[in-house]
Amino acid sequence: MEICKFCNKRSSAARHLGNDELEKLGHSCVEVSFEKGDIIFKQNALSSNIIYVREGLVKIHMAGPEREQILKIAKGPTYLGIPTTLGDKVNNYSATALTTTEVCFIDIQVFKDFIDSNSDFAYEIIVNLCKNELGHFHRCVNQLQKQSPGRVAETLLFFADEIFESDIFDLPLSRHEFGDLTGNSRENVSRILSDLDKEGVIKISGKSIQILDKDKLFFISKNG
Amino acid sequence: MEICKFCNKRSSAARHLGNDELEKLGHSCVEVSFEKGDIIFKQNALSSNIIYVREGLVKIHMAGPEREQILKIAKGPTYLGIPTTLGDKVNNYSATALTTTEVCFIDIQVFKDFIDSNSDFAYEIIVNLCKNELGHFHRCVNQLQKQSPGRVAETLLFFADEIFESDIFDLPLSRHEFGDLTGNSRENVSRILSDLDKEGVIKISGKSIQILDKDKLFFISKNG
DNA sequence: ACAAGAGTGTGATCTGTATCACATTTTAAA
DNA sequence: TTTAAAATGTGATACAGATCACACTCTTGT
Repeated sequence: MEICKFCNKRSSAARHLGNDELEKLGHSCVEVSFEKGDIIFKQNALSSNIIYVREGLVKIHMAGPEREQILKIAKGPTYLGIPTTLGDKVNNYSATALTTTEVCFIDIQVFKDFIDSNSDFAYEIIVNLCKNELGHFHRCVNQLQKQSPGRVAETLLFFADEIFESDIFDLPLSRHEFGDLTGNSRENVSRILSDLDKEGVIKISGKSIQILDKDKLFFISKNG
Repeated sequence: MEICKFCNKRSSAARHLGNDELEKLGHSCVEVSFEKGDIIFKQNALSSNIIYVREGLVKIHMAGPEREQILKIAKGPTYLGIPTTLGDKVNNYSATALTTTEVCFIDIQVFKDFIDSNSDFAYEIIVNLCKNELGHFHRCVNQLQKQSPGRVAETLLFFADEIFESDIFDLPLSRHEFGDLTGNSRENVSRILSDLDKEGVIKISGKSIQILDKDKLFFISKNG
């Protein structure tokens, strides 16, 4: 089992692992492929593995008091659900594939052993957790304070800049999911998107989106 | 310098430190007292220390796009701002004392050294970060989806159960701050609190609050 | 190729909450 | 104590966004 040793998508933490450790990781690591819509792990199920997304797009979501809430969109390569695996016995949220996704299931004990024996690995995980939390704080405050068009604009910029690195892309979410991510009703998402289209800020046709006036979109994202 | 060696409020992580390490911690650790309203650290300032709150109540807050947002209320003993210190060069949020607060400033390099040399300490920090993040997810979703009375009720229960462990307490926040915490306008906080008073769920007089009907308050917290 | 179901666009209403306006109370300072 | 300043309560109004209603358009399977 040398899959991890020669893996070209190792995490920044795993780059600190030695050959022996990578071999050990390879032995306890299972690679699985998920299709769009497949659930990778489910809220309230026992959390028994650390998930590493080698490739693909995943939504992290949890059942809120009123409706489903998408907490974030994660893009491989990235760890998924370290907090929910190390912080509780049971998953506090679900992860669902938005595209075809390559995932490694890492045995939690092996992961703990690395933290124990390799302090560079541990430190990298800590920094990772910290950065995630900061990102989440910012996202949360934006969600809470901006109004709908601002949240939609911000999310479009997020997809363009962080996920697809292009101003033309296919939205990997339904209007309903886009609402769950931005805290809007399905109808309101439609309305805001077609308003943006009418104003010439973006061009939409179904799920395909093209950003025409990025400055204006950025302005809307900031101011309302 | 043996203040840490004989400290009776050590963190769960620091309990894994040996005598040598505690002595080293004592040498690099500065104890400071803050009064109500004092800023412990400030958003956008250089983050150079890990903060450990030995005793007291602190608000964590950041400037949002529209107004100030209180992210959480922290009660000593607890670490503060590990994410903002290890995750970025600059503080992503501020911390302000709500009561008289005893704080230890821990040199970041010493903290890193402990992560490096003591894997139990590191693991404890990791679990801590994970649990914090889970708590924050839940808080965020509740804030986003519940409507105003539900958020106010939830926050009152939080103060009663988590902070004061009593159904009679003095609110350590102004109505304005309570709004910044629950995402309401100052006026709306007043209205909701006096409604709850009129319905006999709580009894208010200024900042002092008594919960009279906890079941009903819980119901309101859950259902709107 | 077709039907059935899911997903989407858009107008008309309804409602929670912000905002404005002002009276009143509390706190802090002189 | 007096006075200014800050914090609070409460009604009236305005508006963003949810909800309802329905037509339309894609999927998906048979």
